[in-house]
Amino acid sequence: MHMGRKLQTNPRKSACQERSRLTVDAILEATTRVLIKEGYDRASTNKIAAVAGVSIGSLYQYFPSKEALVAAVIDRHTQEQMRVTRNALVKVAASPIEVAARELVSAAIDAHRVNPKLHRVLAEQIPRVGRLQNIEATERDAYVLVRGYLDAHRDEIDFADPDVAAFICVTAVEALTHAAVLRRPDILTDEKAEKFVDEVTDLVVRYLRKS
Amino acid sequence: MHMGRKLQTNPRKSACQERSRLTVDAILEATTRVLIKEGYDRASTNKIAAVAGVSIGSLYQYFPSKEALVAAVIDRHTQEQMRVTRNALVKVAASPIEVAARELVSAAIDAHRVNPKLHRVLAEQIPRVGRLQNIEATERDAYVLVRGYLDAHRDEIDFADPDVAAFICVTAVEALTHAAVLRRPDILTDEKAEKFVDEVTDLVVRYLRKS
DNA sequence: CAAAAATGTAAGCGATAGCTCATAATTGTC
DNA sequence: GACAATTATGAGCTATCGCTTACATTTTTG
Repeated sequence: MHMGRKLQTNPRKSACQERSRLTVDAILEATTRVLIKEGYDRASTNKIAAVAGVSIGSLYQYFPSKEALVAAVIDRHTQEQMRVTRNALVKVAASPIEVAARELVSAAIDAHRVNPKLHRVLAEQIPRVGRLQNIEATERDAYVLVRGYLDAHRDEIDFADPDVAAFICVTAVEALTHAAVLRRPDILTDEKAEKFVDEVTDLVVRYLRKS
Repeated sequence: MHMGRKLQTNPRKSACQERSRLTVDAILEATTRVLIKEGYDRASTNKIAAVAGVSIGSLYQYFPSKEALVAAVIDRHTQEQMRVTRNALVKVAASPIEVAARELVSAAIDAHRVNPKLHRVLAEQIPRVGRLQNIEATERDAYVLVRGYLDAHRDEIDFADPDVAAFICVTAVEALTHAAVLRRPDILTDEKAEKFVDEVTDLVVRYLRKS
C-alpha cells in the first residue's frame, strides 16, 4: 500500500519492548558504520540490515525508508554536537568576548571531533533534499544562540548589523573548525592546536571588538 | 558481490571531428541542465542523453562513466571560477592588504555567482564523485596564490604562521561567500552587498594587519 | 495454557540504473 | 565511387536497489 511519494521520516512504530530497542540500536549502529565505510550511495539498506545482524524486514519495521534511517543517524549526531556547543555558550554567557570567543572556538573544535568520520560523511555526502536538511538546522541554532550573545554584549562590540556579524562569526568558525578537523589535521596536533585556537579567536575578536 | 568498479574519469576518446565536438558539447550542456534540475541521484545517463538529443551509446563513447561525465562538468565550472579568482589576485599583487582584501572578497563573490545553481549542486551533492578532488584542488590553488601574496606583503602583516594565516583567510572567505550566495541572498541585495563586502574585508584585514 | 500482540524473518517484486554491443550512418581519403 | 575511419544509434543486459509481504517466532495478557 503506497501512500503516494510522501517523505516519511518518522519511525514506523516505536520500540516498546526491550528486545526491539536493542534491534533499533543495532540498526542505527550499523547504519553509522556502513555510512562511514561505504558512503551514502553504496550504503544499501540490505547491507545495513546484514551488518546489524537483523533481517531487512525488521529494519523497515522501524524505519519507513532509507532516508528516515539516515535522518535518525543525523539527528543523533547533531544533537550530540549541539549539546557541546550549547554547554559552552551557557558557560560564557556573562564573559567578555575575548574569553567567550576562545571558549566557543574550542567548543566548535570539540564538536567536530565527535565522530569526525561520520561528520565528514554527513556533511559531504548526504543529499540535501527532503528531511535531510537537519545539518543546516543545527547551524541555524548555533547562529541564534550566538546572536543572543552578541545582543547581550552590544557595548563591547564595534557595532555593525548584529545579524550580519553573527552570520559572519558562526559561518567562519564553523568552516574553519570543520576544515581544520577534516582536512588539516596537521594544524591540530597537540602542540599546534592551541595556536590554531588562538588564531581563530583572534580573527573573531579583532573583527568584533571596538578598536 | 563484486565491487571492483574502477574509477575511470578520463575521456574514452577525444573528439577530433567537428561533428563529435558538437556532440560532446551538447552532452556537457545537458548534464549541467539535468544536474541543476534533478540533482545528482536523479540525473540518469539515459535522461542526460535524451536531453542532449543524443543516443546513450554516443554518451558512453566519450565518457566512460557517469562519474567521468560529472567530473568533466566540475572541471569546466571550477576552471571558470579559478579564472575569476586568479585575475583578481594578479590585479592586486602590489596593492596593500586593505585594497587587496576588498578586491579578493568581491572576486570570491563573483566567482560564486558564476552559475550559482550549478555551483550549489556541485558543492552539495557531488562530493561523492571523484572524492572531492577537483573542488578541493581549486581551493588549494587559491590557497597557494594567497600564501604567495601574504609572503610578499610580510611587512604589512601581524606575523603569525603564514601557512595558518593563509588557511584561515581562504577558508573563511570561501565559506562566507559560499554561504551568503547560497543561503543568505538577503545579505547580497544590491543595496546591502557592498556592506557585506566591507564586513568580510574588515574581518580579514583586522586579522592580518599589525595593530 | 491459549489467544493476542509484538517482534522478527527472508524470498522476491518492480523499477531503474549504468552500461554494452551489434549495427547503421556519416565523413575523410584516394 | 570505393573503402576505411569515425561517429551515432538504441534495444536490451545485468545488477542492484529500496521495499513489500506472507509467514514464523517470541512475549504479554488474562
